[in-house]
Amino acid sequence: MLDMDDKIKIFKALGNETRFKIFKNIFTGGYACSIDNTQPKDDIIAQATCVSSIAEHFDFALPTISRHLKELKDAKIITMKKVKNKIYIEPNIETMKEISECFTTLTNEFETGVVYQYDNTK
Amino acid sequence: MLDMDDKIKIFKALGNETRFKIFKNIFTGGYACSIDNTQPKDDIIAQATCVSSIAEHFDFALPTISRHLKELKDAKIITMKKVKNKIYIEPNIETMKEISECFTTLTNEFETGVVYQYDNTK
DNA sequence: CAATTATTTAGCTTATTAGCTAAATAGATT
DNA sequence: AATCTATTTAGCTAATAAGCTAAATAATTG
Repeated sequence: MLDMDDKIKIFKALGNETRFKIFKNIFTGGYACSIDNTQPKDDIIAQATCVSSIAEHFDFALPTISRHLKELKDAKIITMKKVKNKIYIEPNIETMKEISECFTTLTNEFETGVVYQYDNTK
Repeated sequence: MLDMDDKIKIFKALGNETRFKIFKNIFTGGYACSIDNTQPKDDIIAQATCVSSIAEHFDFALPTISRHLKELKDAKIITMKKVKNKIYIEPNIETMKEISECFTTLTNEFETGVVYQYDNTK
């Protein structure tokens, strides 16, 4: 279960353009983008499973991308698994499910009137 | 429709403890917290419809809270409506619905195998 | 075991963010 | 019109984040 600090960390991680693009492409395969259909789909390819492959798609130095990936890992958005001397990056679908559920609950409670509704007139 | 920059702005806004607490309490009424059930519910009360009322619940100066609220407004997370000389703050449920949908799509596509699945073995 | 490949760590600089106080603005009340 | 209430803007400082290069680490290959 994600606590408040976990959630803040997740949002902080996704609130940066470079990390958001990495996240988006890792999760959607870089082809069909469910997160943002208005943006180009080719920022990063789906098969970019290692740090250097991802870095190729950016104009930033490798250590910079490495740091961004660490932040995504620390936020439990991705997982990193060392196989031989390469690191394989995978989406952490469990975290996304939990975040997804938070937003669903939040909006559903609103729809069903569970939550206090504001009265702007006073 | 939210584009990539909109989404990054939303995550940036929620990736800060103070703004997250304000968001959480404005959306959930501060009573039943769907965003984080493990945290105390009384950071801010639901009826905190104006800037100064929200500020009372923090140890920060009023202009600091005002700036945080502006950021939440700019990210379309809340709306602010001036009535007489007070500003009434409301949750922007439409934005949350859209974000909710993004995450739902993201996780559903994974579940249903629409997205390329990584092969860690190579 | 030297060289190569993949990645991280360290240490630095610059940009951004978050806080503050003081002053300005906007509207309501006396 | 003066005062009070609510909020924002301006301008400052300190902390954090994001970038860089160089060096370190880890595993593989020749």
